[in-house]
Amino acid sequence: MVAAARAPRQNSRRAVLDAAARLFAERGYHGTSIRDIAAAAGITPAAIYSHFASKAGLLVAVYEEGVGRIAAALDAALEKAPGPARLQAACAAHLETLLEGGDYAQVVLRVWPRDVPEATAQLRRLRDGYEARFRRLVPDKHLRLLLLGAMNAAPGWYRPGGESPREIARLFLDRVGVHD
Amino acid sequence: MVAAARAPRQNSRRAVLDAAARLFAERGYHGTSIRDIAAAAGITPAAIYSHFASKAGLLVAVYEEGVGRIAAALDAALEKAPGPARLQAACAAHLETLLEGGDYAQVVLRVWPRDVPEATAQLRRLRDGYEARFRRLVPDKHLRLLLLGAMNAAPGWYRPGGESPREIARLFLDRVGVHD
Amino acid sequence: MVAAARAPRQNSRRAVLDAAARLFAERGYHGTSIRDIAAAAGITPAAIYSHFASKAGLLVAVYEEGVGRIAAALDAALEKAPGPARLQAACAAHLETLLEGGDYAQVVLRVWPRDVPEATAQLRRLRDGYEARFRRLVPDKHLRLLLLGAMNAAPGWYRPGGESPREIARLFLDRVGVHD
Amino acid sequence: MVAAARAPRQNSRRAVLDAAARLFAERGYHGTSIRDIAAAAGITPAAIYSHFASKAGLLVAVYEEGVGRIAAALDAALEKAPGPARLQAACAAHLETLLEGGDYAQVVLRVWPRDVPEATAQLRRLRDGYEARFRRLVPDKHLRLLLLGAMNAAPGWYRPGGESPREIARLFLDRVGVHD
DNA sequence: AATGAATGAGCCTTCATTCAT
DNA sequence: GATGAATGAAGGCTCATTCAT
Repeated sequence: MVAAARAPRQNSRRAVLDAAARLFAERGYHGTSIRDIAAAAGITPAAIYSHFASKAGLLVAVYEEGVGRIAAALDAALEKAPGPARLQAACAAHLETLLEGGDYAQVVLRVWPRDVPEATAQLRRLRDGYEARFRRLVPDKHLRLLLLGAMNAAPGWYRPGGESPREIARLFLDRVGVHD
Repeated sequence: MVAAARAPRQNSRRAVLDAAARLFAERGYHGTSIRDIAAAAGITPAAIYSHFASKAGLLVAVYEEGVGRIAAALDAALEKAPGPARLQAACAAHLETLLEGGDYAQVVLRVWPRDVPEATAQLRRLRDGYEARFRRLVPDKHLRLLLLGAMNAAPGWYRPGGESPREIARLFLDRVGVHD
Repeated sequence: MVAAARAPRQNSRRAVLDAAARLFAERGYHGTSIRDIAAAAGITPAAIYSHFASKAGLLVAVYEEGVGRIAAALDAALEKAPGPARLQAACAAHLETLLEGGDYAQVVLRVWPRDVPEATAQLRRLRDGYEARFRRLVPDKHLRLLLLGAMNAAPGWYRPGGESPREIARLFLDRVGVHD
Repeated sequence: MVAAARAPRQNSRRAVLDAAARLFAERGYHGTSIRDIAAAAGITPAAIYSHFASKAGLLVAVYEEGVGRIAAALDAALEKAPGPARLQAACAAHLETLLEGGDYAQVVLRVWPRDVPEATAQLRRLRDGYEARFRRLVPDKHLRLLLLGAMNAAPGWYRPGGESPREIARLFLDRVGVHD
């Protein structure tokens, strides 16, 4: 019962993933080294390769989870909100995930598929998957591009303490003529 | 008049700037090496340092020119357009510069100030300079963020042959209740 | 009779040896990794260490079997061939083993003892063991070096479909004045 | 006249080449690291890449010089020796280059083209070039293979102090019925 | 203004091997 | 016997930058 000696050597895959998500979000893909990630996860650089085939593969895994989280937040929001408030709920959920939902989601925005040639195709597919959800929600192409573009730029100017993600969603939708 | 003979390789500074703009726009700052730029400009890596103090300094120079071009396009457009069509003209000019105006402008969008810590302050100042113009043009903060965010995301989905930059501007403004 | 059910993956030691022999023959010792061998044998890298103490130890085992096979082929040939045809039979057997006898024999030629410092002594001893047989067969030192050197270089130029190993042996011996 | 301060930083390309030849001959290609070569040449690993594009490219350069030296020795010998003694002179020259002529020649024998997949074609072409000389000298294919195979195996058993290369050549040729 | 060579730090990745389970 | 995860060392190579010429 006392043991546990050698520390929680367990689930270091999760530790790696978390560290990678945080650092990729903070410094970008090329600004983050495998050594950085290993140090942040408390393991050896070589150990990362027990879990992921390459740095690009690690990015794909982070991306997958990021897209999954955004999609899940969106789905959960839509389930709760009835007809007319749907868009409002969706945008609020999207912005909340982006701005407060942690590193995974931000990596999806910060790292462009074309930044990592050897993974471009996979990353693009993952991104498309989450944009497809919005396509069903906002069939008007240019309204959709307007909203998505503006929301995805938010991490660039958002400051905690000002308007909340939910308020920003409302303010944006207000400008495009959608009121609650 | 006799001279000029040996095609004096003049203005290699310009060649470096152009090459850097193109590559930074294509592959990002960290995805582009000094060697890449030198090769594209037809000179030696070391020669770049005759013109620029560092890679970050080279980026700042590209940024400066990029911001300058966007601002010039904007100013030219505003000069021609009278009162009510002002915003329309400004957005069209902005999108035209971004989507068809070449690499310098795109670098300003693709490379984030925080990507290059040692130049963050300067890059931020340059960006702000061009955003300030918009601030005067669109005093409503969230309308401005909506438009700027959406326009700056356009290089990600724009395909030549579809709607022209000018049309996109009109479609966007239409959605936010500004009609010609 | 009921047992044996799950295709017991028996003799994975043999699978490892075979894989190692094939890969060492193909790519050399340093060109082959423990991972390569494990993958080719259908087991885990770690499992190799259940059977062999180290990569060098595995090489020694392959070498042992390689030398054993060459020696066995030689002995069998000598047993059948009476006096004057002895040398002919021996060289034919040697070349047959080298060129068609599989990977084990080729490893003995391809991997030099000095390639693997920590096993040099053992490998040298094993090689000497099979060269000693030839020493008794061809007491003339330089004739022996001539024949052995030439035969052992054969894998470098031999192409199946041309002269057979047996014919090559005859052609070589013909050149040194030994005729049937 | 006193200066020279920072040491002979000159012709470090030659130093790299010499170091590589020595180490490749001693330990083989895969047994030698770029760091080893750099240390032996008295420079930084990175500096090697000012002169050679890759480790394989460095090997090709060594090979080229090795083949060149063997060929030169052969040509020089043939020029001096009249008709009947031609073969004798050629073999003596070949063995002298191999056994005493230094590292470059030995690399050609020690490192097999197929050891380095990314350079196999080039290495093969270089080898062929020097074997072609012998083909003209000894048109009988199997006699040629006998002699070349035996001579090229000599570095494996040669010990300075015993028979000289020239004597070995005579002893070999004696066995194949060529006497002076 | 430009060069070729060099540097030192750092890159991603693979190596043979170990060990608790 | 076998595994998955981990290690520490080492692998080849690229980086931005400097400097004598």
